[in-house]
Amino acid sequence: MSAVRNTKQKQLVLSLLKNSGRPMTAGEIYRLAVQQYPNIAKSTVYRNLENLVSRGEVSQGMHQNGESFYSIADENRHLHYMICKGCKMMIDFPKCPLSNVEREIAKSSGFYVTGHSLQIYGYCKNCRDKAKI
Amino acid sequence: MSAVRNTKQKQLVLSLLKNSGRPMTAGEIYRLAVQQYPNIAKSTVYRNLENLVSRGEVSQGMHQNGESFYSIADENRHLHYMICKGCKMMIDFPKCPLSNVEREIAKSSGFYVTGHSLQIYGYCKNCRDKAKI
DNA sequence: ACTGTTATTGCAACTCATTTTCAATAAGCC
DNA sequence: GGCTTATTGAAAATGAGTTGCAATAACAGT
Ligand SMILES: [Mn+2]
Ligand SMILES: [Mn+2]
Ligand SMILES: [Zn+2]
Ligand SMILES: [Zn+2]
Repeated sequence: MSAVRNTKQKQLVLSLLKNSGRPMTAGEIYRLAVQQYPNIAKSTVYRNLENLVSRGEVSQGMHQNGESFYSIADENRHLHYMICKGCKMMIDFPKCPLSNVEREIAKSSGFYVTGHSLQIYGYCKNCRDKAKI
Repeated sequence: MSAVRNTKQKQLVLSLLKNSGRPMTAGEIYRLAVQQYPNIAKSTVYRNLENLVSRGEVSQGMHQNGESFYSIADENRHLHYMICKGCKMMIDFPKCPLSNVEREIAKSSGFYVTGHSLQIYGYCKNCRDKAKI
């Protein structure tokens, strides 16, 4: 029962994500991966990301256009992002304002909460200065 | 300058959304629309939804798979949903816990907040009973 | 009601992220 | 090294959403 194999491709995907200090889409990861491992297939990148997400090593979010983004999961704090509509920069928003809220909901509605998705949109300081927003 | 025309198709999309007490995807709306107006085009549904969203009559959210859902906008309160992973039911979550949070962020980071996206996932009471979750 | 302008439509083709299929490959246990 | 099979590469398929364009119909002006 040799369940999981530690392939070059899996290591690469994980290391790209570790070295990039920011969340990346599967497409971005693939483009970087090809530079170091020219025959890697797009599907391989997707499969490994899916895998890493399901075992909790990587966390997944979604852009407004439906495209997923991925980042290394931090065990002892889950993050959300503020996303600038100008430059697309994603700024960590480390304190989750929903921990208590979830508990209240569970209590009052009988709904069993497993997780949530939250992102905040707007314009970063930089873009506001440039575009006078 | 006869900017906007009030077409049958637009009325239909809007009325389907009004009569359904729940958010629907473009696909669901299209399938219902065809029953009453057999030649309506999928693109027409999409175009009208886009239009209604941009003028604030309809609000738009996104499922975990990237598919958009739409519902009639309520002017004086914006809603979020708790979404059951079992039966896909979407339960209104009327009080937004982020109004204050947004202000704090703006103040502390210089980020100009234009909006946010929030949904809570889990299992409704019904599904918990059935599946013993 | 008739006419002309043009916003909107229907349809088909397209885009693009993601998934699937399947034969070929390579991890990792012996 | 040899065997088993998880994983891969390549290509095709999927599916939501978009786009180009000629035909249509809303509606303002008459
Ligand atoms: Mn959170
Ligand atoms: Mn809110
Ligand atoms: Zn910015
Ligand atoms: Zn349910």
